[in-house]
Amino acid sequence: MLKQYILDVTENAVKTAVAESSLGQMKESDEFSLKTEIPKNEEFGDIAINVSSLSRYAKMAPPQIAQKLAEYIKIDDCAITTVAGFINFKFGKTFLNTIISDILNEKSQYGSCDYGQGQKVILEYVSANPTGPFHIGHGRWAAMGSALANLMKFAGYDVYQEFYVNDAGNQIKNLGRSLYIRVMQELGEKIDFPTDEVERKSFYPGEYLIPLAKEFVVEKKAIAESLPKNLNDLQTEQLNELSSFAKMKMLGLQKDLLNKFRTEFDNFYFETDLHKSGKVEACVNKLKEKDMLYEKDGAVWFKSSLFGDDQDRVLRKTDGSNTYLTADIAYHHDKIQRGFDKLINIWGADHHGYVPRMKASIEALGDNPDKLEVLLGQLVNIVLNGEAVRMGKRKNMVTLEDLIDEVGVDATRYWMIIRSIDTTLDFDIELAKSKTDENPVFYVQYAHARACSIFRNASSERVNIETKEKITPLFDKDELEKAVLDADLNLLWNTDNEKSNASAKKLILKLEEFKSIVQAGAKLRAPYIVCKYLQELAGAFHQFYTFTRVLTDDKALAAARLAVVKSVSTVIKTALDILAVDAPERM
RNA sequence: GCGCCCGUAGCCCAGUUGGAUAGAGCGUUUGGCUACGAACCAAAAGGUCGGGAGUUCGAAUCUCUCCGGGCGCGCCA
Repeated sequence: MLKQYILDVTENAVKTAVAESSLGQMKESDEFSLKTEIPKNEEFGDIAINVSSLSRYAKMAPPQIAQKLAEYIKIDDCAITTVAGFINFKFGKTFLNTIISDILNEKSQYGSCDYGQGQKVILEYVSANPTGPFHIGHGRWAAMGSALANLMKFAGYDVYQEFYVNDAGNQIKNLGRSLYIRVMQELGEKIDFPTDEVERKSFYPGEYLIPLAKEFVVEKKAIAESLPKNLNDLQTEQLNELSSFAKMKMLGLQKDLLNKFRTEFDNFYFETDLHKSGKVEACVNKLKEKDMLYEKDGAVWFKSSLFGDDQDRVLRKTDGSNTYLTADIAYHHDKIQRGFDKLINIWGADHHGYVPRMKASIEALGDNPDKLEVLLGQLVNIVLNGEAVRMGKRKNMVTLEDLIDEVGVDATRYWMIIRSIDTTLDFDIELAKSKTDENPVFYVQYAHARACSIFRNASSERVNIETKEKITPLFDKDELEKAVLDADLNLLWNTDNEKSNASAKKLILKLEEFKSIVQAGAKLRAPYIVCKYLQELAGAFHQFYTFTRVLTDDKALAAARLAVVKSVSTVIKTALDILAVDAPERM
């Protein structure tokens, strides 16, 4: 990575200068850290380091420090100048050529690194209840989670993706009772959901259960026909049948949709398995042994306030059943037991109050609470015709499937990832659908298609529209790849066209930046950085294209420029793959 | 009331550990296609970084406070 290289060289220069007492009063024990940046003014250079932060140790003015340090820095083919407190580095063609040849050689691996050092990460996201279709918010977690997983894998983490299925508790009973009503309706009974608002809350009156009821009547005919006319007469066994049928069908639908949305989990972890295996009970006992529990008002409480939570939390209710938290504590404990070093969860911001008690449980069980990292995602608003449609109101609820069908998988994924997780996302349906330059996903895909097109044209027959004359292909199909790989990249810089040179240099440095983007994105758990980068890269390429004719009659020169074009399509493809957005060769 | 997130150009947003004159895109105005995709490019205009105070050589960034918006504060899951 160029940035890192420049940093290393400069830091060594500081150490040498200090050892030779050339940096004023700065001592070897003084801890410093430097940072590279891209100069605002291109004339200054390609990369700059601000040394002002050293002035507090050296007791020298920043410009003097920069000048002094510059004397200690020698890099082949790199011009070093100082302006004010900055050391500026300007790369020569050898550096740039190496970037291109690296990309051509490393291909789809270019940009990957060992930053994560194989750290075992379990990334849990979506984890929706199997009681209904996904809403748009789930789409944001699905897109972000899968993109983050891809990104972190690319950066050298060992990522395991898991979906926690909340298939225990009252909600599943409610689901079964709701299916009962739909089944009876299917059988011609005059029965309906309660109209009373409070009673209605313990049902799922959405129409999505109707198709499931139809299936139930066919697949579980005997049971369906044995059902009582009155909900209150429903036997526990019958309810269980209905519940588990609805649950598995819903989960199946959810899995299908995740698949369609290019979100692949390594595992679906069932809450009921946690109970059946005795892990919940074991975990409660463990907390008890550590004296983290007490009884009050007939319930069992966890002393979470000892670890920073606002108050203690109930684990076992007065009716003897466990709270959701109890199972969740056991679940996270189990993640640690399974050997994961890092537990990353993506939760909706509405669950943020839940974080302290979760961390408290990890600490109470004797582990480092920092192993758990919760990414709180702000919610999604749908913007339709310039107006925000409020989520949460059932009537306006748009399902993720509706959105994907309307907008397409590519645009939906891109727009779900494009904003930092900390910002409320306004998802503008019309904008996401538009195939114009207003829509970044098309801007980026277009750049890729354009690069592919140039490459195709290099070895295919075309016809001049004006003269109808055939244009002979520059390269034979079989020689093209080799010609590009063997191209003399020095030819790139033999032109007098300053705009072409400048845009080529900018483009190539942008390609190199991909390495930094992968690291930064993985480190900050922020896939949106990749979107931002892609837009910048696409822009740099469009600019290069405008100023530089790639397919010139000079074959050697064309090969060199094609090498750049190939590098661009390679990096765009890799970055889009991380986002699981398609990189079309034609549009 | 307490907690978390947000407030940056007309609009939507970047701004990585505090550093050069606060940046892209859209929109607006102007200019650019008889060779590779104009679904593109170039240029211009546009800002008290919500207000105020503090820390610092230096603050959009850190601290405090106020204002505005979103979300949460269950023996629900």
